[in-house]
Formats: sequence, C-alpha cells, structure tokens
Amino acid sequence: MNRIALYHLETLLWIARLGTFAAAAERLNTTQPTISARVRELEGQLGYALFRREGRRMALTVRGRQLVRDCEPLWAALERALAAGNLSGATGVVRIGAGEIAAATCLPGFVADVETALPGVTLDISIELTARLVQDLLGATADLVFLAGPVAAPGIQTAGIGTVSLCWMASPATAARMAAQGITGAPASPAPIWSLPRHSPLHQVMIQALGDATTTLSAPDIRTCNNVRTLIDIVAAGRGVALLPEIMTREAVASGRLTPVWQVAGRGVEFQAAIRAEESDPIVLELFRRASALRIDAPS
Amino acid sequence: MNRIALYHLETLLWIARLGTFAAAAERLNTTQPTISARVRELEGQLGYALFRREGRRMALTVRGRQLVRDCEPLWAALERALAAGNLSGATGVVRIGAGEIAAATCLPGFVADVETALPGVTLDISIELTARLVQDLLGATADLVFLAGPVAAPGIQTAGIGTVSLCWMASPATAARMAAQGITGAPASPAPIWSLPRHSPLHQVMIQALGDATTTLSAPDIRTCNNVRTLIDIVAAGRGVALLPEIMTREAVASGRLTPVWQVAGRGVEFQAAIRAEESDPIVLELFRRASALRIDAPS
DNA sequence: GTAAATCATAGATGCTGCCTATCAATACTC
DNA sequence: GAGTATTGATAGGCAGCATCTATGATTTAC
Repeated sequence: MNRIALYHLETLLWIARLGTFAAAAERLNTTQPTISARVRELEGQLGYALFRREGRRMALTVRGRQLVRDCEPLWAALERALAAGNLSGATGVVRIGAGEIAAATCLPGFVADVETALPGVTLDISIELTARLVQDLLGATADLVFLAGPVAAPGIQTAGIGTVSLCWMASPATAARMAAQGITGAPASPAPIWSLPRHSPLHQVMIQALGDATTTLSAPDIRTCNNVRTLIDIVAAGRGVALLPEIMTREAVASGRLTPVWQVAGRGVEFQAAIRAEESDPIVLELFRRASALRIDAPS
Repeated sequence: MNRIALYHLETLLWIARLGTFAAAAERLNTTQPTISARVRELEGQLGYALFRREGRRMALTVRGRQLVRDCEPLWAALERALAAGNLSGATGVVRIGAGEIAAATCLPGFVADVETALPGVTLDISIELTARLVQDLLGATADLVFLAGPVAAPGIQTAGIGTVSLCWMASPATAARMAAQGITGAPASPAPIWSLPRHSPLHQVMIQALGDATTTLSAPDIRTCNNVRTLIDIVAAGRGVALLPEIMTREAVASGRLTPVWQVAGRGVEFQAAIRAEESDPIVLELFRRASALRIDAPS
C-alpha cells in the first residue's frame, strides 16, 4: 500500500476533476495508457475499485469518490509542505537550547528579533543545564545554544553577548538577622548558601566569590537546586542566601520578597551564544549572527 | 517531485523517530542500504538536503526537521484516508438525487435511517427535476434517486415507495371567490392554474385531473414554476390555484394561508426510488434496499 | 452507417528499487 | 591504545515496474 506515489493521487484527482482519463493524461503531460496503468496500480495497492465502466467513460465508485474527497485537501497540504523547503526565504525548525538565566535574559529579545526578521523560522526551545547544552549541541540535538561562563570545548564556536551581574540575595528577615550578627562581608551560618549544581558555571563563580571574601570562615554550608526560579523562592522564604543574577531578582526585590545583602566584586557571569564549529546551515549561521549581536547588559 | 512515494515519507518519519537509518530499516522490514537509497531519492526529488553527517550518525537539517514536522500529521491523515476504503463497514460518498416533493417526503426519514444504520456513508444530495434525475442516474452523476411518477426507462431499476395525495389548493380569499361564482368541480378563470413545468409527471397528473372534471370548460390558463415551495407561496398570495401534494401544504393549511378547494379523485402521484439496473456497488444496493422499504404514505 | 471519442491491451524499453556483500568512519570498551 | 561494535556508503546484480507506441473494443454522436 505504501508503494503509492504522489503522482497516483494526483492522477486520481485530475481524473475526478476533468472527467476522463484522456483529459487527465493531457493535463499531466503523459499518455492515456499511462493514466490507465496508474489507476490500475492504485486500485491494486488499495485493494478496491475506484472506477466502474459507465458507457464509454469511467465513473467513480462510491469508495473512489470518498477517496477523492479525502485526498483533495491532503494533497494540497502535502504539496505545500514538500515545496516549502525550496522557497528562497529562510524556512525551517531550529532547535534552541538555553540555560535558565540565559532564557530569562536573552530569549525574549532573540525570539522577538527572529519572529520579525525571519518569520519562516520556527524555534524549538529547550531549557537545560549548561553541561547538557554543550552535549546537545555536539550531539546535534540542538543547533544554537545560549549558555553561561566561558566554554572552550573543541568543535564549538562561541560569541560573547554580555555579562549578568550577580548579587548575594536573601529575604529581608534573613538579611536583618545577618546584619545583627555582624556579618557584612559574606554569608555564613546560620544562613545556608543555596546554589545551582556543582558543575554549573554559576556555582564556580559563587565559590570564587566566596573564596575572595571568606578565607577565614569555615567550610560554608552549600545546598544546591537545579532551578533558579525555585532557588529564588527558597531564598525568599528565608531559607538562606544565594548568589543570584540581578536581572532575575529585580521583581522580587521590587516587591520586597528579596533584598541584596552584599554586592559582589566581580564582573558577574559572561554569557555567550554557541553553535557547532563546523556548522554549515545558512539559517543556523544567520541565527548565530543575530544572536551574537545581542547585548544582554546593554538595556540596563 | 511527484515521483515521491508514500514509503519515502514513511521512511523519513521513522528515521526521525528512531534516530538511525538502521533502526528505521529494521522497523520497515528492509535493509539499511535501501533506507540510504530512499533518503537519497527523496532528497533528489525535493532538491535540498534532509540529513547531514554528524559523527557516525545522521542529523536532520533545519529544512529536514521542518519537513518531518509538516508531514507527520499529513502522513497519518493520508494513511487513514487510504485505509478507509478497506474497512469492512460501508464507507463512501453516495450521490442522492431527489425531486422537490420527494425531498420533502422521503429524504428526512431516509437520511435519518442512513445516518444511524450506516454512519460511514456520506450523502451528497441534489434536488432536481424528474427528467434531470433520470439523466443524472444514467450518466452516473447520481447513484440513487427519488422521483415522482412511474418511470420506465431502460437501464433503470425502481421500487415504489408509496403515493402522495394531491389536492387543489388556493388561498382562502380565492376559494371564497370561486365558491361565490359557483365553481365547485374544478378551478377556472379568473383563478389561473399554477403548475410545475410541462415535462413534469405532476403536470401530467394535473392535466389528467383537469380533463376528468372540466370537459366543458375552455382551455384553462396554466402557468408554470419549477419550484413547489414558490408555487405554494404564489397560490397563498391569492394568485391562483394549484394541484399540490397534501404533505407539503399541511403547514400552510394549518396556518390558514391555504385551503383545499376540491379533493382530487385519483390516488395521487406514485413515488419511487431508482438506481441503475446494472448497479453492482454493495453500498448503493444496500441504500436502495433501505429506500425501497420506505413508505411515505404510511405515517399519515 | 460512418466517424469520433473513450478506455484496454500488447510488446518493447529504459529506469528504478531492492538485496547481498562489502568498505569507511566513528564511538565504545577493556 | 588496540580491538570491537555500530553506523552509513558503495558496488554489482537482478527483478519489477512505469512508460511509450501501436492497435483493438466499445460506445456515442451525427
């Protein structure tokens, strides 16, 4: 049954429209015996008769008419789908990967840019941890990723798109308690530190910042969660402090759920767009070019 | 491009689902080189690349992924459409023809019967004059027709389904005027007669009825209209009298728009269902069987 | 009755799709 | 790091199929 070709259906539709095999043959630039043969093949594949002799012409059977009716819209849609790839304009499904912070900072602007400039391009967005993003990119599960921290894996081509500033955050209650205990430089017990998982670049930055300021403190109490939004909720609930991207906490700070407890000295975390080094698809390259032009620190 | 067969698309979809050519080959009960060849053919027909080497596997290109996404639902719909004809149940599009009176008397019950008993059957209904119905039936433009009057054309198989009683009708004002003039047997001027066109069986019956009762009258004034509903409206507006099927005027009589002026002597007009004599399609035959069982005079 | 129109059939031909048997490249494993 | 498994590509051979031209059979029209 799957040996039916598109021209079999096209033939059926044209016979139905024009009424005779000969007319369909002319329309399809072929001969009448070819049309007969195609109908015979189609009927053989389907296992039932499509036409019935009616005088000197052929009339559609009940099932044949049903098939014509069913196939008419499907045929048109299929023709369009198959022809879509030949359009000169950029068309396709591009899989975008992004870390959670990158998703919050880069994606809104990027998606808006792509939708206006390249309306034929459909984005499949997947939010993952940085380590997984690199894996997806190399494994061809993603075409373009936004990730945190300088990544220097072989076979990856990157472009910096700016930095996000980080800030130690806590709930107002926790901050007051820490101030009462005289902790002004860096957090310590009894306020535990919450962070992204240990393999995350943000975690490394946090350890770095911690080392700069707390050489004299004992090993800090670090707990992890792989989701920044959840991290914010935890800290806002007074369960500890966390080094959070400023851009994702603005709302919570404005509403009084969070308050900054200590400004970090460093320049924050660098974000970058990345594609495979050997990427050749013009659409992905164009999207990478546009992604590289993003500046996530500019609008602040 | 139309040389693409369904198995090409099926192959593409299974590769996309299973990830490798080899897995798709096993799923499709064929060999891996065959899958490679099919992909090559498909890409050749489409004119653009669907896959790109990625390590030792193949990854979909942006366009390829787009095609997979577009084809997935179309493929399923097409498979369903093609398989529909092989279902054991009756499925198909049957073209029904009917005269206007038959449409009013037979079709409601017939359609209800078919929709409950044969839900897979779709009816295409066309209302035409009797002469045209016979022509449609013989020309294979209709599969089953309901028509008035005993039709004895060669190549047609009929079954009587009852008679409709006829009645001379007029508006109450016209009826009163006729009564005042002492016309009790049959209508005459100044109330003109309205009728269906001259080739219609109902017109013949009307002439017959007229002849029975008005041998002494001069040639009556006969006007025609090819639409019974319009005929009713004309008569109700006081423009004349007409020999109308009782079943179609019940409502107008009940509402006082029409009133019977003289009961006709004959048994009315016989209606019948008809198919081509050499009809072989089991669905049409089944529908004819069901149509023959109708009794349009029974429910009265 | 003749002519035109419609579809079917037959034979020839070129192409296409499939299979078996290999090769090449890559990833995994000990 | 060597061996092995996996993945897809290639080559050769073969069968089948779609197409064409030429012709036949049947029906409709004039």
